[in-house]
Amino acid sequence: MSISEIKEIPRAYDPSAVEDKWYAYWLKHDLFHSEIDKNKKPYTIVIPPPNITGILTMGHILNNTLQDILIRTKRMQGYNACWVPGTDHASIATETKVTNFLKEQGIDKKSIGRDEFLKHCWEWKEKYGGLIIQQLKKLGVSCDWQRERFTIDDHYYKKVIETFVTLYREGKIYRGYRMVNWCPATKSAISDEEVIYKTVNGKLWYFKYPVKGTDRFITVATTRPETMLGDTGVAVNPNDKRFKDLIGKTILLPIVERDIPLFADDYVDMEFGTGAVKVTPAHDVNDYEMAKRHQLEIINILNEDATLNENVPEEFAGLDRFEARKRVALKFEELGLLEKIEDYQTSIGYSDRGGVPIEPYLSEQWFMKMEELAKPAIEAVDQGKIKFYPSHWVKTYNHWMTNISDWCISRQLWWGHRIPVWYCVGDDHCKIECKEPIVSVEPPEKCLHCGSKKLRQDEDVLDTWASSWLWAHDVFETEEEQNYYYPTDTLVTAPDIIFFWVARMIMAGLKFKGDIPFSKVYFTSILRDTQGRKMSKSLGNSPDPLDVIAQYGADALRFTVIYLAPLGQDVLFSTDKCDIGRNFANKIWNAGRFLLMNAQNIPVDKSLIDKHTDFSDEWILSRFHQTLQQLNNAMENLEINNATKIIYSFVWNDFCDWYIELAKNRLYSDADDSNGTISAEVKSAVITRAVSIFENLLKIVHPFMPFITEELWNSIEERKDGDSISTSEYPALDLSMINSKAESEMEFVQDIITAIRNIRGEMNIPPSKFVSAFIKSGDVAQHQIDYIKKLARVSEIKVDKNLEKPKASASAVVKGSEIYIPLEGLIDLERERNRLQKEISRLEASLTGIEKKLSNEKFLQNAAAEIVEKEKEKKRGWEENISKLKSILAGLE
RNA sequence: GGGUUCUUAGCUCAGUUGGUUAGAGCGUCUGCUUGACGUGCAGAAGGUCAUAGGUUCGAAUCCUAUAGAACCCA
Repeated sequence: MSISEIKEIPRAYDPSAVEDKWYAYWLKHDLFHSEIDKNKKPYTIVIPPPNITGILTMGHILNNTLQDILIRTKRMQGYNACWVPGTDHASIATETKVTNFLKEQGIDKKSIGRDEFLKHCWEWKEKYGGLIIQQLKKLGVSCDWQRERFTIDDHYYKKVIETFVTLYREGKIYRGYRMVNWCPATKSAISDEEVIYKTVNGKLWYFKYPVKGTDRFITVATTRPETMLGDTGVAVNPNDKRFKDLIGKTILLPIVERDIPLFADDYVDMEFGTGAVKVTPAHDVNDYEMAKRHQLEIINILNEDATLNENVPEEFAGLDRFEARKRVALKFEELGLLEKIEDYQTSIGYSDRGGVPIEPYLSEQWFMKMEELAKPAIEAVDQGKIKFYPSHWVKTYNHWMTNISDWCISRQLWWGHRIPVWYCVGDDHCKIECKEPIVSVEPPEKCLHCGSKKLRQDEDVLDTWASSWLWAHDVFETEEEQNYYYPTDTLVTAPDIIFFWVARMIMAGLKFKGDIPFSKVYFTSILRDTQGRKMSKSLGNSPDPLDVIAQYGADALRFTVIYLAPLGQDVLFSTDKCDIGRNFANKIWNAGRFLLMNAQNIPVDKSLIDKHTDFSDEWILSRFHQTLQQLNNAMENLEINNATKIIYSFVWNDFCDWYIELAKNRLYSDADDSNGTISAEVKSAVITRAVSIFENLLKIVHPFMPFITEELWNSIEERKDGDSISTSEYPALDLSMINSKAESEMEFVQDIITAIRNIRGEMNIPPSKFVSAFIKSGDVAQHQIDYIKKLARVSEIKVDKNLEKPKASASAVVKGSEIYIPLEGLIDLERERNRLQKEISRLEASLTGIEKKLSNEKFLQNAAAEIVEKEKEKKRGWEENISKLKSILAGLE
């Protein structure tokens, strides 16, 4: 489309007409695909793989917009930019979804068996697993879609299995019978990190246990009455005088009628409850430790789903834990052994995914030793090889890493990476060694010891994070690719997975690749609603990003979210705030519209780009390169929120408010020389320059708002098929363009215009009415005068060093120059007096402060010379302005 | 209980190593069919920077305490 063909450009930008068109174009031309290119430096980002069960949330919008801004900027700056997208299989979440989905159809997971169940999982994945990826595309992200990965793709699956085998052989993975966090909802163990603690209002029950051989009772307090069915002891503190004589006696456990010992252990807190603690070794970590110290019996009373098992009296067997709780308490009451019930606030661990209280549960699980892996990972961050943004996360990271405990990596689920371990279930010739697990990447044919072919593979799968911790390197499938793209550059992720994922990826990268996985980690803000509540599915307080995109456009949403999200601060978001981005897009659109409309009549001629310039041209170029400098710094330091403000201010306040307005003077000028050619050439030069600066402006905006900038970039010049702003060259910083002379000249003009506008506003002079102005100054150039006339709506300006103040005029003082606006018949003298007096008072207040400072000996002694000089300079300026304003005020009539 | 962070205009937030006459956007008020834009233009009002101490010639900025809010860990 060439410029001359454009007839009508809509007054308002309509993103819906633009966005899908360009996304399809980008994909068609493979603009985001990266291949190894040894001549280019790679810049690599791996996406935090969204969960296949998920849908796009506002959190994803923030996170992926940030990544897109980084990758698009680097791509334009000539790097080989590679952003690897993908999804994660989400063991627990997916298995729960599919299980429930089958249940609705009356199909029981267990009855159809593992293989059949997995078929359903894959079906489900094919159907819904790509949803979030499709939604992400609406946002305009420039991922390399040919590299899309999934955590249980064949290649990736194999890598996870190999890693398990390697670590097992190194002795870093072991099997153990331990107390783990058990999630009764998913019937699986979970890791410590997947337990979230909530403070709840509960009760404290006081139960009386009879002491055998006496008529005494010992009272224990508990928040979980049902666990008493598994009690195998009662403990007191050895120093507790109240119970000294009871230590060593036997207790008859009520209901169960089991004999259990009363013993002493330092662990018991004398202050808590009654000072006597019931001990349930199978269902409490501390009790388990005590049981080991005192050789207590360990009785598991729970099934996998947290119903009571056959180890409890018949009347309780099969009951749900909460039902059992009520019945046990009731029974104690009936037996007259319930002393009292108190309200009690307690902290309860919930399963992050299952959403139900977890149970400490003894079971056989696989664990990974973490201490040795953690050491180099701590160092890497400590030595600054990996930088966190904001940096304060380092402390949290260090705290967790230095107190790291072994990682429970097995899950009692089917969907995921099945643990590559086989057990010989052989026959009669089995030897003792046959009990050893066979750990192997490929399924073994037979038992190495007895030769039996009866092998059973471990039923469990690995924790999903035990696969995604390899993400930063194993998304690259060949050695060559890993060498080129790894380490990646910046990881953008939410702080709540700092342990789950970030820390573990650092450990994995150092362990398996011998190098850090990324050099920078950007922790995103938390999105909240306007009431400050975290956006969540359950609260229903999160807008659907696709609705927002439909309403405002992806560009507007992207810009708004980043504009609102300073590094390290939470974001209070509501849909209507997208006005910010929409208005900004519209502003850019209209700037383009202005240029294009003019370009229909005035030819753009690149040979004129540096002809017929004045200070306003030098000024805007100076401002552009200053902006670019600030922007580059901000991006380097990942101050991306700050970057939006830098861009916004240049586009709106410099380019639109001033540069375009000034350009109109020359574009609309009908001043002509004798044959008309120079005037036409000046106009051509002005439009050419404006378009060229606008093109650079579009380029720096592009990473933030890819669609509108692509649309306009294609409108301002004819492009070839396959061309795109997204692969165009980023503007290069040229510090020689920063021009302080042009800037101060511009500032003077801006100040005069603002001063006159201020007078007009205060005196209620409508824009339709032109005024004249007198400037008491030695030298103001004619083209400056022309600009002032146009922008302040002044018909005539007289400049004279020895100007007499005209009667009945309003005044201002700008950088030592007095300005008079004669307002015969229009001026309200009272109002003008107030206006001047107010300005004088304001300046005098400032002056008093600075005089005090400058008369302070200690200030003069201690402050840096340049600071003192600056203060003196300020004082001189203010004094001059005050005296001029005072004399104007005195002569006002 | 331990840790991290925050508290600046009516609202949401900037404010780099202490040197400010404390800024922006939204909102408010006034005026405007100014040949790109009312999703706009011009102008204005609005803050003793949570509180109390301290360090310093000088504190929104550094230190301590208090109050409130959020998050993480146990």
